[in-house]
Amino acid sequence: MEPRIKILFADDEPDILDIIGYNLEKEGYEVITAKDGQQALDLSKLHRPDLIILDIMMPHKTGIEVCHLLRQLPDFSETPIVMLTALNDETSHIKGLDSGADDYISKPISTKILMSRINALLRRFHKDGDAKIIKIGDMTIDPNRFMVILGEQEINLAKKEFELLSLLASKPGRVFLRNEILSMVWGTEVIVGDRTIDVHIRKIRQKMGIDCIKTVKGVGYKFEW
Amino acid sequence: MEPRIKILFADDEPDILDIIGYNLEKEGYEVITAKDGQQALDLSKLHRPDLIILDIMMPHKTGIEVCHLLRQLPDFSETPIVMLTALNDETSHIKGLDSGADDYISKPISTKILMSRINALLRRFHKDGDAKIIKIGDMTIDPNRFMVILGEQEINLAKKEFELLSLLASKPGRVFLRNEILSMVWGTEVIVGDRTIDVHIRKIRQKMGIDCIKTVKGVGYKFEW
DNA sequence: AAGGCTGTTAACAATTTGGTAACCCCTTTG
DNA sequence: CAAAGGGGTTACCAAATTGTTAACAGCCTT
Repeated sequence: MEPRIKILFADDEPDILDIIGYNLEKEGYEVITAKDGQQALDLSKLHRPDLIILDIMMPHKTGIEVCHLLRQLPDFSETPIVMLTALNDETSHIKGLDSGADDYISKPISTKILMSRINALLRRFHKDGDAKIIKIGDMTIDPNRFMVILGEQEINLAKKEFELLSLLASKPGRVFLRNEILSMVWGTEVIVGDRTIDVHIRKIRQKMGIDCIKTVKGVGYKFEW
Repeated sequence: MEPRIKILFADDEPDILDIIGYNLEKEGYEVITAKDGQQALDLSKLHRPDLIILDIMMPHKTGIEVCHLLRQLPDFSETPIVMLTALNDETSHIKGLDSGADDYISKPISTKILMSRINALLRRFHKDGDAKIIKIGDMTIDPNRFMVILGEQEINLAKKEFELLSLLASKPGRVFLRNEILSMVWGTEVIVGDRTIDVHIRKIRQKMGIDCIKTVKGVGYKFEW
């Protein structure tokens, strides 16, 4: 469908980093972890996450400092930033808000609730409208309805098939390397076998009836109407 | 010019009352403040606000009590009520704390987020005028009378079922992710189990008799006539 | 107090999906 | 022509998801 949402999570306590990181990944996010403020800053610039979660108390640079610095960069002026802090620290609450954070969450917090708030925040920032509909010839790919329409006919694709087709059709004519496809549809740390992509391509071709996906041998696949 | 939307905001901490009150007014709402539960109750009856925000911990009457009492009055059976809870308040996150509130929001929270959630809630309840009646085929959903009519037949849906169906039918064909459904129908702070949505969907399907709710596996549900 | 609703959860059944292995086919190379 | 490199196909199985039912706790009404 779309590249997965990246979240940078910074905390100096390894246990928390692990637990929350694990849960974020389980939610389907791509997680980048940082163990101090400086690293959070560097990795943010490198990876351009869609959401940044900063513990306030961190060595080298506090979450507040990082937040300030990030907000000065054009690339991060719109990125939602969440500050984590210890219970009832009123002063840091105020400071956290002044630093340009978008939400403020007190530790400890149940992972369920944390996930729920992160999901809500991303939903609000990310897709405040409808996703983009792709139209090529008499084919329509509508992510909002999760449907592919060919002429009069509605085609029912499974999730992975839909994501794969959406990716290819997002840039018709462009060849996607097998590696690119893997990282875009399956994610970077998921490992699947050689034939997996082929099988999904086959299923799409079969359901579509038309051969709109061309194989570029030794390279990858491309969508072509 | 139409009458401004009235919001009653009750909290026993004067600072918070000031800050949030100021921000609500800046958003264009007419704000009525109350500094304890009893006052919240009295002023609600007097001013008939379109939205009520109650802190849970308040002298004289807690937010929960006020909420209960309000819900028993016909005038307030449909008024959206938001409960403010402190994160370290054990009871607030315990399931079954169903006081009839429409959303729960944890303090501390950035004013930005709070405003956004309040706007969303008001949008959802359409309290700026009559709620719109949804008509699809020979089905009619009337939020004003809280009724669903199928042909000649009136169908009695429970509150959650009604809200869920209304949400899905508000954009026929569009897929709602499970997360979206949760935050729109249950609110972002309330945590319910995995199967809860399914069970409600099942009940709706059962009562409707027709299969107008389609499952999109791994994604969510959509209404389709 | 009894009986009805409602909203949730738990437990288990049913279904769909994604992934892999195995095998087939074609093309290119030596 | 045989071998090697890529892909295409298919059947099969395990994991992920959803459907269904029953049981429960609160509330409300009788």
